[in-house]
Amino acid sequence: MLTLKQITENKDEVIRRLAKKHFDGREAIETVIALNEKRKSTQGVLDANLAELNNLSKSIGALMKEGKKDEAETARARVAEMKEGNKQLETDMKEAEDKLTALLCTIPNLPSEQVPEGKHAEDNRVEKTGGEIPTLHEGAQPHWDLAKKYDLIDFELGVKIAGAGFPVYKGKGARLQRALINFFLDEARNAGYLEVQPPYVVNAASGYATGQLPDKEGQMYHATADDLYLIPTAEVPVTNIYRDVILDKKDLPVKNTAYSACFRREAGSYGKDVRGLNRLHQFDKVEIVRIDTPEHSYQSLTEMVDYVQSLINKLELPWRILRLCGGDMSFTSALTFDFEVYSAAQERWLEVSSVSNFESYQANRLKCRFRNDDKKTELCHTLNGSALALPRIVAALLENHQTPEGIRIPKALVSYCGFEWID
RNA sequence: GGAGAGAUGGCAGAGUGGUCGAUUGUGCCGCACUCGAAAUGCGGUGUACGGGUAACUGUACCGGGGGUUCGAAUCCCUCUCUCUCCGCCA
Repeated sequence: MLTLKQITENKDEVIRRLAKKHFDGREAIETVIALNEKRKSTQGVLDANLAELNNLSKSIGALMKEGKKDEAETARARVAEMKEGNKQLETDMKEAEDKLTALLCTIPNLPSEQVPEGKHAEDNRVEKTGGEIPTLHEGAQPHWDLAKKYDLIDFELGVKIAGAGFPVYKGKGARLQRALINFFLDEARNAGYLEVQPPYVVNAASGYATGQLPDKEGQMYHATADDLYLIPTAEVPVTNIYRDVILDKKDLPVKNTAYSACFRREAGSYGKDVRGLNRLHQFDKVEIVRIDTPEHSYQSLTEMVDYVQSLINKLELPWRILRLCGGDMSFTSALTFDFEVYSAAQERWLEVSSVSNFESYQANRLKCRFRNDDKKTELCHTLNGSALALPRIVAALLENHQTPEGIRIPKALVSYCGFEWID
């Protein structure tokens, strides 16, 4: 969520920038400011009362010792009277605070000034393209047909065991998955990221801290018996490592990478988007996460984008980078670059990675801070990106590298796979 | 799953109703001693919110929530978590 400092000090600018996300924040911002004033003034009165109360209580002890019973009784009566009034003040303050937090949670992050105007996905700006779109041979097939032809992925078997969206990978299909995970983790490590293995379930506190709860509760699998949530991305457990933490500036940027299975209910999805590997309930992903200083976070974002680009190049896939427009960005992001690879057989672009700077929006809920040069605590900036999500990469690999003789494995992956061809 | 113990500052660990935001040790920072270091000595060292240009200052926080009391880290209730033992088990 946005900080009160951001809102109170630059009210008009905040409203202007929210408009880029097509969010009319005028009323909400005014209400935030009013609630904050109410909270502050209430606290002022309450604190003064409590101070007097504390002093009275102390004096009662002293009076009792000196045997001044009457005076002690008078003080006692005065305290009892004040406590009644404080109850109301406390209720008022708590109410203002709760309303304030709830309201702040409904206000999206401010888009960076570098975010282009726009409402829809079509308004995203193509930043850069690379790789070559292959000309496929006669009779080239989409990945779901290739998966069947070479017996790599069994979608129906997954339906039997769990349901739609839980495919079973077999033989070279399974080995390709494992190869990609290892390849991505090794590359990340070489790029300076510390590998971590997080839990695949998180508690509610973690879900709130990274913003999945309460809004996106329906998107997560919830194990109600133990009140745990299956993670929709490793971002959740990894970022929560830094919840309620004050970091040393010299340790920034923190660079973590993690492989995890990801679980998403994807309620409401349908059509060609969910065909084959395009949208699954369970998939594998290697995530990169950074915690950084405000001064350096955009440098970090650039490095992350460059890193993801290098990965896709090594996989010899045609790609493009989109700078998301205000209307297509996520609620929490300040600036997002999407990576898409071209699926030659489906003749469409598939999103394979999303790299974002959340600035202090996520850190504010996480309470992830660092000590700045003035020894004061300051909110960190958080960033994350997929590097990469497997299913659509697998789809693109199968489709783009297919030949009449079989599917060619890109050089960088051969040693990881242990085979050069799927045939 | 059963039984018991516990949760206090970065860490360790005192504190069982007032003078406790909290003894002490350790770590860290500063200063002194030293050519430098170690050792030693002295001083400092939590977070959040409010007031103040600032120095400083008010309030809250001893796992979470509630209660008793003029007053709670301390007593009571409750929840969560951790540890030990037993059982089961990859």
